[in-house]
Amino acid sequence: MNNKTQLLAAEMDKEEQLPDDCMKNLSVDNLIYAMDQGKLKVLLAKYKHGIAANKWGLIGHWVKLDENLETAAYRVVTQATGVTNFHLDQLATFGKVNRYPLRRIITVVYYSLVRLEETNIIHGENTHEVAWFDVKALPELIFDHDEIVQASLEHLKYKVRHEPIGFSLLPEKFTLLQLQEIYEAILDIKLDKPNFRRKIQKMNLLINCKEKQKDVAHRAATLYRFDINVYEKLKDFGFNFEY
Amino acid sequence: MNNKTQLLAAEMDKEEQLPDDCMKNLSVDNLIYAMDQGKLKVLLAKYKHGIAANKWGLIGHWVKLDENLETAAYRVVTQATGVTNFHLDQLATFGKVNRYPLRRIITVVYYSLVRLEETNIIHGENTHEVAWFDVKALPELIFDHDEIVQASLEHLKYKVRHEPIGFSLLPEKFTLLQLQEIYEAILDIKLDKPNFRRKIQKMNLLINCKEKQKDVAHRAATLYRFDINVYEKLKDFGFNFEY
DNA sequence: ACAAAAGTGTTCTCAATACACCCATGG
DNA sequence: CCATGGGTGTATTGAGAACACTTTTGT
Repeated sequence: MNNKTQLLAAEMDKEEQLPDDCMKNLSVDNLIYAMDQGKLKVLLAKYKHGIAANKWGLIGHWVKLDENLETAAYRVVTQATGVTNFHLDQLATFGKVNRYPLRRIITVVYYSLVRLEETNIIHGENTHEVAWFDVKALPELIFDHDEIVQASLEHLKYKVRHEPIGFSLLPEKFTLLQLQEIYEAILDIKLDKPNFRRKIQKMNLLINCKEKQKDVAHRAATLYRFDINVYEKLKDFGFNFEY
Repeated sequence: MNNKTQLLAAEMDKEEQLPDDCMKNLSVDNLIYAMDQGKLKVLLAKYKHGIAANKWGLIGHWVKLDENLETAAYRVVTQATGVTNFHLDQLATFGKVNRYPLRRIITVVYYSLVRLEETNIIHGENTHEVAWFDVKALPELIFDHDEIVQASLEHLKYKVRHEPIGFSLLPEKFTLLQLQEIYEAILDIKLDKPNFRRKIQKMNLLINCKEKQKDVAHRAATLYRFDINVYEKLKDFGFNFEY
C-alpha cells in the first residue's frame, strides 16, 4: 500500500460512515423545494467529513439493503425537514464513472415539494448546517450536484405545466397571487394577473374558502383551497398550463 | 447450507454469467421502440437460463465497472439491433427490494427509438429469440418488466407532445401520413388528417423534398424530411403538440 | 369505375393576450 | 392621498375541431 492509497483510505474512513445494512454503491439524493415569499428555494447541507467537508451539497443518504428507493428518499426528507406529507417523485439517476472521486457511486435522485411552514429543519450528525437557498443564487456544489439541480429545475418547468404540482408548495388556504408566484418562480417568467386568475379559475381546481386574508397592508384577498377530487379526474383527461 | 440455499445457488449459477468487470447490483434495461406499418412495436427477448428461462423480458445487461450508465444502454441497444445512431433517453430507475427474486438488483431503464429498416436483430447467447411486439399485444413479462413497459408508454405519450421525437422513428424521407401514424400509435387516438397536416406544417419543422412516393396503389404523397436546425431553436422556445 | 390515400377549403368556437380600469386597506 | 395588491371588463387574435370536398394513382 503506497502513500496515496493510504491517504485515500483515510479519506474514505472519514467520509463514509457507511452502515453495514446499506448498499455499497448506491445512494439517494433529494431536491427539497419550498416557496418562501415568492422565491423558489432548495434545501442544501454543508457536510462535515471527507472530500465534501465544508462544501454545500444535496441532502442524501445510503439505501438500506431491505429498503425501496422511494422509501429511502422519503426517510431522508422526513429526517431533514420533519415533514411527513409531501409530494415526492423520482427525477433521474446519475451514475457517471467518476462523479464521486473516491469510488463508483450511483445516485438515484428524487425531488420533493414541501410547505415551508410545516418544516422544522434538523441537521444530522454529518452536517454543520442545513439551509434554504434561492434557486437563482446557489453556492458552489460538490460532485455533480450542480448538474443535478439544473436538471431538476428543467424538469420542474416541464412538470408544472402539466400537473398542478404548485399546490404542494402552498399552505392549505392560499391566495391566487401566491399561486401565481409559484408559476412565475418555477418558469422564471412574469405572468399577467387578470389572465392568470381567469385561467386557473376555469380549471375548477379551486374551492373558494369564503374567507379573506388578515392583517395585510392592502385589500384582503380571497383564500382558496385545492380540490383534490377534480385533480384526480384531470389527471386522466390531461392537464395543460402553457404560457 | 440447506437444500433451499443449494437450489438458489444453482439457479444463480445458471442465471447470471455475471462477468467480473460488472457491478453486482446494477443493470440497465432498454425499451427499444420502432414503427412498423402504423404500429408501435417494442423489442423483447426470450431468455435461456435461470428463473427467466423461456419467458419474455426487456433487453438488458449488467453495467461495467468503468462504464457510464448511458454508455451501457447504448452498448446493449447496438448489440441487439445493429443500429448505431438512435434516440436514447433515460426513463427511470426501478429498485423495489424484491423486484428480482434472487437478490437485490436496481435497474436503470432507458428507452430508445430506432428506425426499423436500419435494424438487423441479433440475438445474443443468453436468448433464444428476439422479436418485435405490438405494444397493444404484449406477452407476459418477467419480474417487474410489465410495470416498466407501462411506465415507458405513459412517458412516451408525455414526451411526444413536447418534443418532436416522432422523427427518430422514421426514415430520412417520409410522408405526412407516416408521421401522423406515429402520433396516433403513441397517443392511442385517431387524428383528423387535414388538421394534422396544417398543424405540423405550421411548425416549420418539415422540409419538402420535392419528391413523391413511388409504387403506391394510390396518389403518391410528397416526401418530407426533418429540419434539425429548426428543432434546436424550438427546444429553447418550447414545443407543443397537444390534441 | 372504384378504392385508397393525398390534399384543400370553410366555418365555428373558444382560449390566449393585451391592457384599461376600478376597489379596498393600511400607513 | 398614495402605495400596494385585489379584482373586473373587453377587444382582438389565432389556434383547434369538424367536416365537406376535390385530386391523383394503380388495379
